Amino acid sequence: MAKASEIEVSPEPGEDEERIEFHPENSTGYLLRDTFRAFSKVLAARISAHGVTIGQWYFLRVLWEEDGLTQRELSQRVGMMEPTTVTALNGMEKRRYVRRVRSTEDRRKVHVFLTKKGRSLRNKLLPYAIEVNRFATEGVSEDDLENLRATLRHMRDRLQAESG
Amino acid sequence: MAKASEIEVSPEPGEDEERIEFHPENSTGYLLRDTFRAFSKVLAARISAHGVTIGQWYFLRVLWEEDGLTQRELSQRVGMMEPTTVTALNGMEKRRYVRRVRSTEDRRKVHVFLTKKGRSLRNKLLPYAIEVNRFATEGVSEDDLENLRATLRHMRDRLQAESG
DNA sequence: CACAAATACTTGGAATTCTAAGCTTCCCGG
DNA sequence: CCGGGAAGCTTAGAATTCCAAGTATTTGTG
Repeated sequence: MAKASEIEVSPEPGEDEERIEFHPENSTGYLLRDTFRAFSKVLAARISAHGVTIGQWYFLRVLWEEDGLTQRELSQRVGMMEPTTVTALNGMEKRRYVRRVRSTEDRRKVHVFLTKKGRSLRNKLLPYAIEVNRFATEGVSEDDLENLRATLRHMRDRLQAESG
Repeated sequence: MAKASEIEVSPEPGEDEERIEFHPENSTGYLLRDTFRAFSKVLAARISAHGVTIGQWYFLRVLWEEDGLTQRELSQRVGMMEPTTVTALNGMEKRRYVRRVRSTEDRRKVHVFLTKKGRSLRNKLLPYAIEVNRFATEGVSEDDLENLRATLRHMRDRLQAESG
């Protein structure tokens, strides 16, 4: 490693090179990242007390509404790639939240069913999500909140279309 | 694995047990997640063409504004834990975007300096971030956008205070 | 019907991030 | 000035996620 004294000072950009400005505090992308990370951390802390990881949470949320999906369908609903679903289901199967059942009609397919244990988590855990949402948005007017959601949906749809 | 026909059907919840409703499309947390993920994916695709990963991006963004920070300071600015910074810097050092320089005043500290190469990435890459932000928010009024940012800052601050 | 292509899942390997624990180096109280 | 604790970085190991490639099964075409 070089010594501090040997390091040259950053030169000022040449006069012909304009310095672009773009501050994180005004970047929607940065605000999105930081807010999502903070949100995720708080929710993860709440549900981990019940033995559910944040990775499993997303899959449970889908299965609570639509039990018995195939792994591919589940992946699409959750918005993750299939290997991610395999990993998550391995953990959830080990903890006995779900069971995998090979389809008798098409033996390539595997249906994912909640166990009684997995199903019973719904009314325990969903209130945490509601609570964290409510906590985060406390002090925000209903109008501003509806505006936030509508704008996020708009951005999400544009970006998802862009990336395929 | 059990056969499909052996699986019991999910029982309806007992009459005393209310079914809580909370739909992802109306959950601020879910919208945040999906929008962030879509955003991140589009930006990552843009900058990867220049050999920069999304993990390195966050560190570069800070260093472009404040060169020579110690690793701890850098971690705090970026909002990541120190081992994450170590991993990111290992990659960035290998690609010669940064140099680590042990402090001569306090030999525990390591200052991180951009190389010429790392510095030159700024004006190449920052436009992508601006472009993706602009693309994502196209069709959103300036008022709505300012409202979005203000609400995100509010949520972020509340959530960060909650999780410590 | 044979077999190539498509479909569905799994495995292997990498990137990003974290917590816990380890190693140096520095500072402070006696 | 010495010894314990604090400060700063690194290593180890785990969780989440991805892409690429592999295996098993089904479908469709000649």
